[in-house]
Amino acid sequence: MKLTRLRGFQDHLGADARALSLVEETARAMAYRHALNEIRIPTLERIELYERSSGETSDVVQKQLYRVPRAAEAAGEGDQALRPEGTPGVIRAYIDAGLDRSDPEQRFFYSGSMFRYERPQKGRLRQFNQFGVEIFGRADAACDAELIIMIDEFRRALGLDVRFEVNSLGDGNCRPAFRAALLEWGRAHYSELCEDCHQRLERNPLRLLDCKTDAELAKSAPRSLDYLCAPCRTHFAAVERLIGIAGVPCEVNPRLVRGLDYYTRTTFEVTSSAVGAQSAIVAGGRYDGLVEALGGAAIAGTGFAIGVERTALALAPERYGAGGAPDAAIVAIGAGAVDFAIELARELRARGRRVELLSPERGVKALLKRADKLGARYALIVGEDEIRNGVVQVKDLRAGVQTAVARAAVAAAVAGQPD
RNA sequence: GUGAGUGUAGCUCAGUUGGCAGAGCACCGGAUUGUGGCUCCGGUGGUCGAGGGUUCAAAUCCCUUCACUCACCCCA
Repeated sequence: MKLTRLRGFQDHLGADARALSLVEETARAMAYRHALNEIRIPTLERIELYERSSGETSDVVQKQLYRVPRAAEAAGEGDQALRPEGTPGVIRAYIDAGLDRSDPEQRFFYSGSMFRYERPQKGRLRQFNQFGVEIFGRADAACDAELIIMIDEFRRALGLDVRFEVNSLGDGNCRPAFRAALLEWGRAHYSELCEDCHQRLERNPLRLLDCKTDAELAKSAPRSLDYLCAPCRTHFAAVERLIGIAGVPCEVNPRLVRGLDYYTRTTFEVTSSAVGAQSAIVAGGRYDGLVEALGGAAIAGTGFAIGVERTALALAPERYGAGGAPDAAIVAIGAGAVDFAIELARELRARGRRVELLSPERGVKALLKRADKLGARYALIVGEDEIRNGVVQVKDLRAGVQTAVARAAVAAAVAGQPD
């Protein structure tokens, strides 16, 4: 049987791989300017970590987790799972290191693969990459605003046309009242709700708000913004004002809810119309109770994650199209030229040229054809005659002219840029 | 988990009422003894997704199954 890749897992070749790298490099540059510190954490964690953060009834825990079965003798180590998201692991590491007590204000970024067992579709994979930011010990609105401003810088750097939406879900004070009102509304309209919403009513009532089956009905549901307590209202107003000052084109969407249970106050989502139905390319928000819920001190937290593959889907191809072609391709004619050619290649590379030494087992014609295909600017041809005369035939493949160049002058002749 | 669409060469796809599996691109070689692109000529390459059925005969009709894609759900 042919060995194929697993469903929902992707190979990335050529331009596809370059697009992902461009997204990650742009995100790193963004993180650098915001003085964030990298954090690298394990891919495998205890299942309990996700049960306690995402909620045991969440889809992520109930059916999307990649559980890793252990041999019987290791059963004492507890059940483990590949991470479905980055936030719980970062918090666990933060608490593990004792930072919640010794030095609580921390600004992190991470980059890596996440795993969720879902039915794949455009923009949704079983293994995907997220670039995430998590900030601890900052409860102020300026912090929330800066995250959104950071994302705006990121998407501008990539030339992405996106939609920013924000909402506030309230905190431990006011959210229960909102949730209760939503439940009451759901029960009152039970017969009008779609089948999915009947499930949501039990499992995750906030999700009633973004029902697509009957968007009109969902509009009549209670809105979190109307239930905010005074501090939450003040906080949200400040976030709105600050991102307004920065000129981020952001809309308030009272029906914007997040998938995970732990969000409080500010939530936001950045969507692109270019990537299919799974249109959220960045999403995040505040999760003030989560550090404590995972066994740490009562420390505020806020963050977001960029979906690397989704962002790459939204990218214009000309931004990552040109793969790096070699400056020079070396054509060695005959076995006797190989020693000379390999040394020539080494020297040019030492001087910063991008050089590919072509197979000496094939003919000149085939190698020049190959050099052309690779997009090499120059072909460097060496055979018996050249070695005897101490020269290299430098052929400019774009101009079509060839000149014999003294060995010592080859690097200069191939110079795209000065040394 | 649910629904729809699509499976023919490495890629993109044709293949008529069932009648010898094709084209373009790519790859390899030649036209040109050690010179690319353009052109011309030739060549390699197929379990027609898989299994079963109907038929003298199936890529084509029927059944089953698998894979991929998109959407629901969920979400980055």
